[in-house]
Amino acid sequence: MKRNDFASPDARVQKGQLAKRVSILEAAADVFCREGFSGASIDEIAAEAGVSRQTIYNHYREKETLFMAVIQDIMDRTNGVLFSILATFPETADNLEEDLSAFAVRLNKSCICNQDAKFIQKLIATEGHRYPHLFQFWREQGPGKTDRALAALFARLAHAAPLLIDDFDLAARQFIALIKADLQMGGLFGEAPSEAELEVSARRAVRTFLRAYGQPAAQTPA
Amino acid sequence: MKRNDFASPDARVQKGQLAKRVSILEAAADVFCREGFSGASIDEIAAEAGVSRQTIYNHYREKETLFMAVIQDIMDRTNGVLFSILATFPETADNLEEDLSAFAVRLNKSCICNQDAKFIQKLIATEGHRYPHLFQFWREQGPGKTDRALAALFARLAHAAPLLIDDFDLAARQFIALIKADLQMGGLFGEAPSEAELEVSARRAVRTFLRAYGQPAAQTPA
DNA sequence: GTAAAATTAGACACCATTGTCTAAATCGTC
DNA sequence: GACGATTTAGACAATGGTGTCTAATTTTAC
Repeated sequence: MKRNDFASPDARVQKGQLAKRVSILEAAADVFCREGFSGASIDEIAAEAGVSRQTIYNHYREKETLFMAVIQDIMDRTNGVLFSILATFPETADNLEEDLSAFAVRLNKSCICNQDAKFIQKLIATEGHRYPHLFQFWREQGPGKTDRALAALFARLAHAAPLLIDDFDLAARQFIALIKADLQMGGLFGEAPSEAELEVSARRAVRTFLRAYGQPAAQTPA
Repeated sequence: MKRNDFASPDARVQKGQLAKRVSILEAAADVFCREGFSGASIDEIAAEAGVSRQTIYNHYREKETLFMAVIQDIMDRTNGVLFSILATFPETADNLEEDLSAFAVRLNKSCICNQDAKFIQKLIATEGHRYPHLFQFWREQGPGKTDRALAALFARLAHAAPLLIDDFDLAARQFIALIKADLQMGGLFGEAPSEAELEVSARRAVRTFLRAYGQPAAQTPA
């Protein structure tokens, strides 16, 4: 007889069971990321998770189900981080260059350096065509929302700061593009930029951004 | 047989044997790109190339050899195209905005829309860690050279045009980042932008770029 | 402590793939 | 048309992966 008929994954349900789920998800993320979907083997994941193969099949019916769960899990996490960072966008105009740079560093850390974010990017490139709805969802909930949120933030900032922005959405996209300019390539090769490089890169991007969108009076001298 | 009666771009290259090599390379590129290295099967490639499996093993000893040949082939092609486009960078200051936009469109067409370029990007993300030397080579000969060449071109342009650029390398990287700002995301999802979208996107990028780096006298009014 | 639930190792059938081999068919060139 | 080189289809062994099953063992709840 099952004692916990309505046992749900949260609450105080078996800690061991949940721990295994997490362990499997982590290992699976690693292996899928390293080997791709077809290259990854369940045995490898099981070994890396310190779990028997059968346990994986017990929790996730088949390889594809596990894959989906991994994606979903990572998407949730990265989107959460992303929005917590968006909340730190500067609101005032004093120290604008400084504040924007610091914001850019935070954003880059969670988009370029973050392992999860890289994983999603990679997966979209490799398996996106196989699960279009899943990645469409990510696109809308992740970058799509980020862009819109950032545009709104720039719009509000433009009231407090000497900014001349005619198209806030465009400005948001260009801001993101600029702060990634130096890091994109290294990121492809798995290189992790140092804190100092992140700072310099962000500072340069923000300076250019402000030169383009700042009112003459507020422009940084070359 | 059916596919390559006289279809090869080169005149008398129809030697049959060479035609098969080309046909195999093309099909292999397709399948590798679609399925990844481990997901691609030789049978599938053979079928798509209109060739027997044994022929592939005759020409390329094994799967990995074929893979390397495909990469090498595509790298050569894309780098060739890239540098032919760099040669069309504007040299004069009249119609600067116009000329730079047209240049940006060309660059985007060969970097974002081009199938080969997307393939390389994808392969670096998925198999880069397995063949580091191969992709290091591409990085140096491709984007590395492009960035340097573009920096030099901006330096020369700055003599003829009212541009205030203190760091040409940085300006080059930011130029590239800006012109990709609108297309990057769609490119990840395999969407092909229309000619009009390419134009608009390039124009906006160049306008921002010139606002940041153009001398006040030459700035485009907002 | 006990009983139910979860986990484990291992064997297993099944299937896809790689790479080899062979004998027949085809092609290129004279 | 003939001859050597190339290509072809198909069989083939070897390998490795998926997903199932079972029986034993461990964990967890009470």
